[in-house]
Amino acid sequence: MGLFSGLDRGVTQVARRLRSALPGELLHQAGEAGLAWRVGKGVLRLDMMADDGTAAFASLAIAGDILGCETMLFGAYTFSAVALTQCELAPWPEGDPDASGSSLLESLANAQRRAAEIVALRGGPALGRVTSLIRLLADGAGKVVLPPRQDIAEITDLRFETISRIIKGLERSQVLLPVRIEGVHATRAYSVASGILPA
Amino acid sequence: MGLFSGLDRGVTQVARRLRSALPGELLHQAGEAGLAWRVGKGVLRLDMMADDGTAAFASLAIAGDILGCETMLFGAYTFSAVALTQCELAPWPEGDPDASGSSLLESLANAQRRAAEIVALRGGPALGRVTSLIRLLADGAGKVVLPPRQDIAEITDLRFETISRIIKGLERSQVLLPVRIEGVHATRAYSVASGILPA
DNA sequence: CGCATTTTTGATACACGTCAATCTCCGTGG
DNA sequence: CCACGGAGATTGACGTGTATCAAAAATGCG
Repeated sequence: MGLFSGLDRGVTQVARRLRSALPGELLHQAGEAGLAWRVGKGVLRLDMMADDGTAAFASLAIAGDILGCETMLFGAYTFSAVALTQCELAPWPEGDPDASGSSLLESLANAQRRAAEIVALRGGPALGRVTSLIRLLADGAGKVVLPPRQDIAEITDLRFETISRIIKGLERSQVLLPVRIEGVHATRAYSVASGILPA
Repeated sequence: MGLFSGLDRGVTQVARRLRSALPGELLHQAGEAGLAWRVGKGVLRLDMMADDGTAAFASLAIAGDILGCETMLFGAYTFSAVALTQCELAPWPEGDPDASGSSLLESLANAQRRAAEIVALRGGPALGRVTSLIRLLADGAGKVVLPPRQDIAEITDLRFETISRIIKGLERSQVLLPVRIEGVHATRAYSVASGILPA
């Protein structure tokens, strides 16, 4: 039970400490103090300061990933985190800290595989990079709410004009079907043809 | 002491279990069984099977990184590992497993930062990608033994002809000075001008 | 409705890819 | 010691995918 042994651990408290974030929402900035989280749902974009002082895309965090674990070592976030889709986060470590050993090992193995996926998003022809990213962002039902073209561009190391042309092309070839969702920009919500969905 | 409690843990045994690898040497292949290691010195290239069955560059492992920790979960390596520079590896986890909790947390934070570095190697202009990689590969004294052009190409998502042109250009602009090292291909060993070395 | 933001589209430029011909290095065997 | 051969590196000519620049069109908001 760690630091909180003996304190009220009722369901309501645990539920209260969950955090959810809307697309575009800034979770935290590099250098700030804060907690570590486990991503329960959604996709986050992580940015790091480059040598020239500008924030550059560094990584994605996806369901299951640990966010900001370095705060437990240095007391500050290394990356800025912005929600790309709607996200749900839970404080980490959760539950019994004695079990966190194997959970940590699993998280490390996951982080290494996740890194490989993101590397793949930045190589090869532009079309493939964008469809791979869409696959990552799509929910199980074949719906996606895409981030702004500019974000997709920075993640894939392309330009937003290129992203626009590619997505329009996917629309025209019926791979993406525009869908209207209240409160979501009309150019962001799509239904995805099963052809490019994860096996 | 974990599994080996009470067994001979003398210095000679620990030394015997270290592993070193020469540039180009295959450490292990994806799917094989084996141990987890900590990289003590050198740089490894990790490859993953792509959808089409070919091995694709996935990540780099650098001094301090944990290699193959997933074998402790699944019993098999996820990535193939090839030494790019001369490497020294030590079995992991080392020493007292009770201390591995904080060590694991540190490894996780490291892995996430490492991933960001590798993402940066695959974005922006070709020249910058190559010099960043050279910076990663260089030793403290400003010497590098580069891997074959083809490896550099796959890591940076460029073509080997492009790499050749860039490295020749760095030679001509005196950023790289060819150095002769016995047993090393003449086009691989360089002295690096301080201009592009890590601050 | 007017305005800021984002997206789309077009025309053009260029960095890098592609293809193909050497060239260099280095191990091997005569 | 030198001829040979293979692997990797270099170089040139040319093609093309994406970047760049610029303008217009959507979209959402007060």
